[in-house]
Amino acid sequence: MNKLRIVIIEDDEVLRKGYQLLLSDVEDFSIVNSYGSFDLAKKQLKEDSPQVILLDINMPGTNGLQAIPEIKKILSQAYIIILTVFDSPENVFEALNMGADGYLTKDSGSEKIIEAIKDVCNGGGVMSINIARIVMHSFQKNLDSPLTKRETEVLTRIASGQTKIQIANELFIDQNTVRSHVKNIYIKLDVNSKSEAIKTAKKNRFI
Amino acid sequence: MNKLRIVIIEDDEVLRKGYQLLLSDVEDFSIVNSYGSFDLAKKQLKEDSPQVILLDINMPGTNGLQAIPEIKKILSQAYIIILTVFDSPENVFEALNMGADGYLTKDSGSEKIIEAIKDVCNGGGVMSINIARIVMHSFQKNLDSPLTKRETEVLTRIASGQTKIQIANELFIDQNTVRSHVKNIYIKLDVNSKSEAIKTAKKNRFI
DNA sequence: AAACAATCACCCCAAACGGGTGATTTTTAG
DNA sequence: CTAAAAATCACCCGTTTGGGGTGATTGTTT
Repeated sequence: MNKLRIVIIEDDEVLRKGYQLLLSDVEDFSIVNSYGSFDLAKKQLKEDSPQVILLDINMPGTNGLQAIPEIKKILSQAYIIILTVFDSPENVFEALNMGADGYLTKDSGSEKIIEAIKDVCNGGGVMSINIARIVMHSFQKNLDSPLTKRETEVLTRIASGQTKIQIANELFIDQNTVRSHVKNIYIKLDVNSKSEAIKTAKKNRFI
Repeated sequence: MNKLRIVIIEDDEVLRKGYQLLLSDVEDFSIVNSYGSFDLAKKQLKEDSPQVILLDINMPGTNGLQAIPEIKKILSQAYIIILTVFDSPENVFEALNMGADGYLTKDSGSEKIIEAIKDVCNGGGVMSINIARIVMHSFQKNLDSPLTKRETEVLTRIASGQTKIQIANELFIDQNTVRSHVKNIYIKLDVNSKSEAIKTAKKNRFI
């Protein structure tokens, strides 16, 4: 069986060499190349034809997040695992949106990284425990929302683009009732339009 | 140091006893009780005062997802880990929305479960590898959207509740231009209203 | 050269929105 | 049990927005 072709893109030389050393010791892994930036890697990637790319975010030139779509263009089949110190929700979501297949923070142990590479090739998603926490928290609604159950229901539907009439029909209530709810929502959130209400509610995770 | 108080709610007796046996062998764990359904557990939970609850979804009476908010009401500090065979995105997201702190599938190994319980008490989020995959895929946009970059930008803003005028102002373009984009979006998605466009685009992950 | 993307213009009318004011019934909580 | 909160419905008003139609211009990409 062929070895798994891996490329590392990481600007810190110590870390880069470290990962390289770590991963070359693994039976089925073959580190075909490693680069200090995406811009350096760019022209060689096709030739390297890796199945897995370990990608840092903070790098000179094109950063890791911007690099994801470019990599996908060159190697549509390759799995991309972000390996970074940044664990802000914005970075995580942008990386996932861009099409990253995994997101590890650099405090992940050696075995975790090796395991992650294997998992990702088996169609798994991979994330460190602290990333999982961020993602999960992003789903959890604020428990002390000022909105009632019904108001939340209504606002959720407004946020999904439904008109008051559609909402009224689907909830089997009168349009006027929906209006009442909306007016109360506006008062509670201290806003006076749909978009403000949605913005405020999303920011505070009321919906 | 006190042992970690754990309660198991799982209707399959074999599994329930199995988990109980497995976890009682762990040094710092104390299985204070186990129940075959949430309805049975309900009145005793306060007394049990567990720090962690392992919760099945498919159970007679109140199911695990419905049980989450009720548990939170009784024991606001307890960590809830879903332990189930169901790995459909709907179940996962609903569980996380309800406030579950972890989501494991039943094929998780013993050590994974033990590790998860410890992690969750340290403020971590916990999910099995296949659950992580589901969550990550749910963030990844469809790469072959029929919408152009600008159209996607516009539709995203519409989905967030902005009016065409607001969008025009924020993108420094004319209202008519926004209208043109919207019209093209409707044609491409074969719809003729905001809500349909949002629904279709979200379903296909164009936005 | 042709197709596509992004930009802007002007027509029309129906639909939806938001503010105000007030009332009834059911549910929840003290 | 009683008061507060939630959910329900009604009718007033004018303004804004939405969506259909048609067409044009300027780049960009292929």
